[in-house]
This record gives sequence, structure tokens and C-alpha cells, in this order.
Amino acid sequence: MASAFNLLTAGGAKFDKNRFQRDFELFGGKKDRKGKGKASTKPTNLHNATTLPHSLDFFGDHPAAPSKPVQVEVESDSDSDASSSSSSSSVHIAPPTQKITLTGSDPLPKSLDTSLSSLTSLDSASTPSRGGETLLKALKTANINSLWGVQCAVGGCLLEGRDTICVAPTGSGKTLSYILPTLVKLGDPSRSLKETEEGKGVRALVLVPTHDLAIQIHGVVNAVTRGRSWRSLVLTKATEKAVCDSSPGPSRSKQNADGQPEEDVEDDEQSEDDEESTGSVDEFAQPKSGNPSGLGIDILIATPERLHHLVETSRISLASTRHIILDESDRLLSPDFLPQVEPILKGCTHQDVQKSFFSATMPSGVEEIAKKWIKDEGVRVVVGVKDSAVTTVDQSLLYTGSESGKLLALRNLISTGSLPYPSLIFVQSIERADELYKNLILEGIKVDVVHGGRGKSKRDEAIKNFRLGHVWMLVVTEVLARGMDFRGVKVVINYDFPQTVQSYIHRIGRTGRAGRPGKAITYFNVEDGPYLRTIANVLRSSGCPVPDYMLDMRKPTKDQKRNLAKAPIKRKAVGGGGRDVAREDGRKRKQMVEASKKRKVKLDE
DNA sequence: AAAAAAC
Repeated sequence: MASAFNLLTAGGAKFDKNRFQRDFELFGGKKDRKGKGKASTKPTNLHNATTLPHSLDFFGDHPAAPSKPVQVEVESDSDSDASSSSSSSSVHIAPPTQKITLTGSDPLPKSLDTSLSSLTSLDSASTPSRGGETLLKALKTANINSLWGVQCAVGGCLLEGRDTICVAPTGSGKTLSYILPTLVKLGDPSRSLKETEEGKGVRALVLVPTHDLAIQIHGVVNAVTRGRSWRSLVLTKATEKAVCDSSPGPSRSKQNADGQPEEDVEDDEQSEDDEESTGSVDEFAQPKSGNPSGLGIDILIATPERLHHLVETSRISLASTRHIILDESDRLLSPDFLPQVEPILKGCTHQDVQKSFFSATMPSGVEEIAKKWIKDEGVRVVVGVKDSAVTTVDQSLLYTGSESGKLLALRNLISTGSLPYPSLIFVQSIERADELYKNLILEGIKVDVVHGGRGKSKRDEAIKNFRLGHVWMLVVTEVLARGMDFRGVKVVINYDFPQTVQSYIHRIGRTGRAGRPGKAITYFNVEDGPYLRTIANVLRSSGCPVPDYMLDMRKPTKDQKRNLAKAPIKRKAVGGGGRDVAREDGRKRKQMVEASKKRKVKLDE
């Protein structure tokens, strides 16, 4: 326990002001490009274009703002970016450093050093050529000047062509850790490769559990491929056709194991009709050669369901895909998604396809599933302590007594001005999200709500406004718990108790990113009692004080399960709910307890 | 039990 604490605190406390700044720009760039009325400045000028309101300006008003660097032991030599172009920074602040553990068959890949050039200078199988040079240039434009720990380690693995499972904390830089090496391995954009086999179809596939995360990752890709002709798309209804068109002809899918040859031909005819109706080129004029335009998609970012559908109906082939990345992979390999994800993985039939799996949490049961898809030469990268919360978040638990007590507590925070913005409020259901949203409007705050029941464009809009600072508080469901990078978020409030440890870790990981401080407050009531202990253990492992009685609380037994989802926000908690023992719940609680035990056991990893 | 993810 103590060792875990030390390990964690040794890690999270370094700062890289340059890096934060460029991260902001990175995402600002995406927003601005899409912004309607916004002055369409160059993406790099975003910081100026969308000046942060004071409340969002982390470095301006936070007491812990590193006007001088936080003093932590320096063990990395990532000082190469000290002379960055960033105006307001003569101080060098190092990125978060944590212990990184690689396991796998020998020889283990050598970690890259923190300089960007280590991405392209490697004499790996890839063709360095001009691709590397222009990538470096693009990174500098995006104000990315050095690699972080996870990016060095994962970069080494992916560049060597190894399949990889990576468990790294929230906000530690996982997205870039797979995007950058993938770009290097792809070498040149499909546009420059149109005559070659390699440039066709979906060249790299990133699979994520939510639409919103897909959009965000697309923004990252855009930011690091600025000025080049890389073709990256999010698979949506709108882009579906273009994505199918990029797929090599059906002749290819015939070679696949599960292909349905006869129907392919008919599908082809069908597609052709669709083509013409949308005024596209006659891509399928030559069915057997397929996609004569030769325009592939370099990086496709997709959610499982739509892609699964396209694969199952043979409208798209992943037979030429060389890279498949599962982000939030424990979620994607959970029973909810597995039926869709498995066929997609199966569809990647190229003999050289590289598979990689990423998450901040990785229950061992799920990791076993991931391993089944990985070659013997696979590498496991663990940054810090697996399945632990980031230590940069100040976590606390707050007893609110009753349902109405929650709203009271939140209102109190707001009215006393003690709730720093921007903040993120998690609730358990769509209904409760809408209801809390309505209540908060009455408080006169700039608030919006995001959940799966809202249209995609509304979601995009709300998230954009939140990033821009036009929205101070976002009421959300689990949909935004994972992966979303709101760099400025100061507080996460778990208005409703998270249902799993994983959920808790991901939710509070929306703040305290990249070594920055953050705060997480979790409300709980009597009915959350059984689950409290598990979460309390997480707090303690990451160094946050927890009253002893919480850890002593009895293990979850057959407590009545509150139907929280249907409980109105305003109403007082109704006593005497269902008394029945929900077997499902028992099972899940056991998993939670198991997971936390395992976490403790594996502290020395 | 809810959420998410296609039509």
C-alpha cells in the first residue's frame, strides 16, 4: 500500500507548461476549424483566437500554477524542448514521469528517447523518407516538442511492429502514443501511394466506444497532419459512403475466410447505383480491380456498431488494414461491445496487421481477451500502477444524506462560489442528466448537458462550447467518462455514485490531466454504502485521506438496489425500494472487490 | 440496471 503511494506520488507531479499550452492549441485548432462564426485563423493561432476566459485559464489563477516549476526529482532528460518557441515559457517543466514496465518476449523493444526525431530516425522497417521530415515539421507546428513517457515506450513497440497492450493513466498521452508511430509506419499518405497496394482501403483503424471520443481523436490526427494530404475520417452516417468507396474491390474480400463471394458481386452493383446518386466518381466501374481511384483512407476512426455493420454486409473490407488500435480497449472488449468488435478484429486479415490495445484500466479478465488477439511477440506496457487513479486529482467523498441532499450540496457549492469552473457533473441516467440540467439552468449558470440521447450535432456543439469556455458546467452521463480531454477541467463531481471502479477512475480522470491538479467530489448516500468501500480503497491507494470507517464497512451483501436511474433528481429518496437480491449486482460487486484485490497484489509491477 | 453503439 505504502509503496503504491510512493510510486504514484513520485510520478504525477511534474509539469510541462509548453506541452499544456500546445495541447490546448491542439484541441482549439480542431474546434476553430469547425467553428462557424469564428474567425478562421490558422489552427496554430488558436490560442489567440479563442482566448480563455479567466475561469478557464489554468495557469493564470490556480494557486498551484507553475509560475515556477514544481520541484520534483528529475530523472528524465526531456529538456530538449526548453528552448521552445512558446513565448511565456523560459522555464522548463518536465512532463509527468512514472515507472514504466514492459513485459513480453525478448528482446523487448527499446524505448524511444524523448526527442521527436527518435520517432523517425529509427532504422525500422518503415520507410523514413520525406514522410518523417514532414511529420516532424507538422509536430512542431502543433507545438509538440517532445515525447512523454508512454509515447516513448509505446512508440518503441509500435515502430518495431510489435502488437501492444498498453495500460497508462488518464491524461498521460495515450492518444499520441499510438497516432504518431502509426503515421510513421504508414510512411506516406495514400494520396502519394495511389498506385501501390499499400495505399488502398482502410490503412489504419482506430476503434473507440463513443462518437465523441472519435471526434476528439480525429481532431488530434488533424492537428499532427496539418498541411499534409493525410486522409483521416470519422465513420459516421455522413462519411459512410466515402469510407466504403475507399475499400478495395470485393474481389479482395472474396479471399477472406468468411467472405460471401456471390453476394459481393451484387453488393457491388448496388454500391455503384448508390455512387451515382451521390454524384461520386465511378469507383466501381471495374469491379474486379476495385476502387480504381486508388484513394484509401489513412486513418479511420470508428465506433463499433456502424463499422461492424459495414463489415458484416461486406460493404467494406479490412483485409488490407495494417494497423488496428482499440482505444478504451477494456470497454470495447466488454460484453457490451465484444459481439461487434470481434468480427471487426477478425476482418483484419492482413498477415502483417498490427494490433494494439489501450486503456487506463484493464481488468485482468478483459486483458486475457485482448491477449487472444495478439501475436506471441506482443508487448505489455504498463505506466505507473495499473488500474489506479491519477494522484494529481484531489479526491473526496461527500455524504449527502438523501437524494435531495445532492442537489442541495451542489447548489450550495454554486451559490457560495466555491465551485471552480469549468466543471463536469456525472449522473447515472439520461433522465437524471436532463433533470439536473434543468435545475442548474435555474441557478443561472452557463450549463449544458451531454448524453447519448441527444443528437450527435448537439453533443458536438455542447462539447465545443465547453472547450471554448462558453459553457462552464457540463452535466453528462457515462458517455463522456472515458478518453475525453478537457484540458481545463478543474472539478469533476460524481453527482451519482459510479458503478464500477473503472468508471470512477475514468470519470475523475477527466481532470488532473497531464500532471495538472484537479479535484473530484463524489456524492454518496446510504444506498451507495455497499459500494463505498471499493471506491474508498481507490482514494486511499492514490494518497487521498479516507475516514477509517469507510474502509471497515462491510462488504456488499444483499442490500436493496436502488433504482437510481428512475429516481427524479429533486425527489427525496424513497425508502423501502426493492428488497430482492439482484444476482447481477452481486456478481459485479464481486468483480469490483476482486479487481481491487488484484490491484493491490500487483503493486510491484 | 443504465449507458453506449446502426438502420
